Amino acid sequence: MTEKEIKAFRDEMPAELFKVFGDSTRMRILYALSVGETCVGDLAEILQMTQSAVSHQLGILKHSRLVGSRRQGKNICYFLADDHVRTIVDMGREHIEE
Amino acid sequence: MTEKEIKAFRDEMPAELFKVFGDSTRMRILYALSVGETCVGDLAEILQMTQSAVSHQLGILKHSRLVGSRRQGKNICYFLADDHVRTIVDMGREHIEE
DNA sequence: TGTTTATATGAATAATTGTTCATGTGTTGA
DNA sequence: TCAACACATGAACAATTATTCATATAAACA
Repeated sequence: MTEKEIKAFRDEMPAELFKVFGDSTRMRILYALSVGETCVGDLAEILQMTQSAVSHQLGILKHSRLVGSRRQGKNICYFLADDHVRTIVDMGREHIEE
Repeated sequence: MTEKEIKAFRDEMPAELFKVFGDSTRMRILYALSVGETCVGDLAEILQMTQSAVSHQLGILKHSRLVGSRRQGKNICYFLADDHVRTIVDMGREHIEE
């Protein structure tokens, strides 16, 4: 292992993205979105969480570019950002259906 | 979304594995191990951490079956458990080398 | 325009998780 | 067997992160 590599190991690593996936609330949100576009209020009901808590987590997911959103009338709908995200979510889905 | 699915979303999800990857210390350990089998003391020096902290994290990694270990004289060497782990680590490696 | 509805957000709190400290266990070699 | 070395581990502490609470914003509609 080179000195350069050792130095890199001391700096920030791309654990950041895994960290986003590594919270069960956020994963549950992603699962719900993998079924189809869903608005914040519905997510809160499905996940039995407050609207505020859901919004906070959606903010993190959006900031990480894992989800997108669009306004539809009074509601704001969230959806999975791309197939890459969907692949990861599906991995987990298989795990559930065992 | 079926009632059964909704219920599943309220239970524990497989975020657990992502959570293990979602810590920069553990990722750095995995990077180091991707270069080659390394013993605890060397890891501590490379990562500039105490031996205790490294051992605790190695315990988590081992419990999650991401690494394996074997004794070699006085030392205990850790290594990546399989190619699946290596693939994930390599994803991060590419990210560093940009 | 004013009110209602849906969502976002800052600050405080609660919960979780990583690190440190002290010490225990197991192995090597004198 | 005893001392030295390498690592593991429990408990306390520190740091991080999620949730709650109160409130702000923004669109819809009367």
